[in-house]
Amino acid sequence: MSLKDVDIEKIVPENELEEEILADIKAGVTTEVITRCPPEPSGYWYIGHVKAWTINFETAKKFGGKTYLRMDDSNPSKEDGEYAGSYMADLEWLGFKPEKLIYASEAYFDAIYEIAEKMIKNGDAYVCDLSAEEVSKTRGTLTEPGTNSPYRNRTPEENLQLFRDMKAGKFADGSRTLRAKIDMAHPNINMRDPVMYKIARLHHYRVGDKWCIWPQYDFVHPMEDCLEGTTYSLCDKGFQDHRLVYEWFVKHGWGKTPAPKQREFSRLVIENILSGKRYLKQLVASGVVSGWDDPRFPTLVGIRRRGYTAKAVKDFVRSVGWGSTIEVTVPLSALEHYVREDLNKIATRAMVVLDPLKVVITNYEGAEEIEIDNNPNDENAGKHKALFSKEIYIEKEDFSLNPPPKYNRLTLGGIVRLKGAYIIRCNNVVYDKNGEIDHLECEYIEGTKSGQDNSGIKCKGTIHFVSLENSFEVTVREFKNLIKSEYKSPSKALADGVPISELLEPNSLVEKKAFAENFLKNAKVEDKFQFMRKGYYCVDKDSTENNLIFNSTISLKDSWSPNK
RNA sequence: AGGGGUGUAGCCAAGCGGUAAGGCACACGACUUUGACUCGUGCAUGCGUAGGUUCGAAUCCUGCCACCCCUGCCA
Repeated sequence: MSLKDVDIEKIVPENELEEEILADIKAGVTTEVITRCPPEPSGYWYIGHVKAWTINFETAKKFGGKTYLRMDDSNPSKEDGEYAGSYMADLEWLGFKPEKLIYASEAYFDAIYEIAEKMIKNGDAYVCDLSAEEVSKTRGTLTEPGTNSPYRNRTPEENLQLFRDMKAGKFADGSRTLRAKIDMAHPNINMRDPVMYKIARLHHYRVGDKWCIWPQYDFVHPMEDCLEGTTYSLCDKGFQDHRLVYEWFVKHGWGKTPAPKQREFSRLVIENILSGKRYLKQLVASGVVSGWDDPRFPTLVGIRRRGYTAKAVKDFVRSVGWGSTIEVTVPLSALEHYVREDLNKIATRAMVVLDPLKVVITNYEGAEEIEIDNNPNDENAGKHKALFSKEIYIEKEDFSLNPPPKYNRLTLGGIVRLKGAYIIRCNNVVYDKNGEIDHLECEYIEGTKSGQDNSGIKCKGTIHFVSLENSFEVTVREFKNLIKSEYKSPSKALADGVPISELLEPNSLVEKKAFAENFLKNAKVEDKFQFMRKGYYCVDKDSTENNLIFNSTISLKDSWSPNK
């Protein structure tokens, strides 16, 4: 796939970047669109990352280009090898295929070092002996210019020797830095002689102890983009202030064309979702959740286990758009809409009774087959067999002795349709010793079987059920959002000093038993179902042969309320 | 001697001089053997604000106002 494989004339730009790319292509500035997916390998991805990756991968794809997965691993103190594998798996799940997996530390550090030497020779960089504290102090403030480092005017020869000595390990950690010689009085603080290399004897998860000097983001990122051939470096607006430095390094460190362009999109924030590596880590460490892939977690492995689909998340992200402010906050319901939308199309329907109430059909003996559509919205989905028999279970909430207005479920003396089977009438309520309802005695009405009903009886309600002979016990895990609904912005609450324990919804995981139709016995991990009239569920990886576990992905919408 | 951004509905968002798309949410209807889905209807005389240019302005000009981000040897 390359630019030649797409018809430029037919591409309809959907945002300013795409308009710019189109113009670049037409002007001959761009001959190939290359983007990159540059995670710092220091944690699992969460929903927010999907926006960045969707933009980078889909923009490239739209123009017949490609995207590299590049570990932005220039800070050994925060990174380790645990994550690259998870990124590959996440990307595969999302349906994005990187051109190649690259470890910047291995692939580019030598070349980047050479660039640094070249810049020293050109007088664009110098070795500075100021301590971190002194650098900070001489940087000036938001409104005042900084002052030049006393080491700023060393000769290129002296700088080169010093830099080589830095690399050779002749100086103590933190004692010197290589700095870009830009402008200490620049109104943009990022331009005030940013640090290019620091000295730190750290073991790197990829390159081991090869280096004791490490390139810093403002320098290393544009150089990696250049070395890789990236044409559009798409990042979030947190880096907008850095665009100037980015361009400066591209010019002074690289100096060739075509030069990569940095463009920025809004960060995506979802209400009531806790993000922030350190907080998530804390919850994992303290055992509040079962791990990084806990179904209540916003990590990709978490939402995947929960039952969210990649399509849903991508549709959601696309619906939010490119964004104009640094951060865009949308309600959780917006995400959930796309989850339901996709699941409605793909989830197989099944009947599962979560809170059983026994019903005996007094005028019926034996059992008979009934058919259930696997998906009424998809005629190709087929049907599956279930059973109607003398003893069945219905949902407790589907029977009421004191029905509210418009309650069109089962009442004493009332009728209701059993999904796929007959209309039944409740004639009697049988109580146990404690005065609790033990079971219901109902009669089925002949001639009302689903699909062949010629009785003319009008029945307002239809409820789901399972028959005793056709059911087995499963485990269902119901979730509440991890964060209490009143904390729309958990990170802000945390910043305001609210303890994390206060943010957490108590009992966000409730495990219970349920009766599922036998059809579900063959369900495999990650299979997705709609438990009719309840919600969407998927098989959890904790399932064993004798114990199927279903995670509640999301409930069905429920517009019914008794008072309407 | 600060710099960089952004203001269109409750939340996102299109719009690029020709009379305010779309989605979410919400409300009300219709349909329904899932109170789901689907469908219909409603939801900004208004685009931060004050002026100006124009036959015509969310779009162009000027002034003002508000909010967000930036002073790591993190990315």
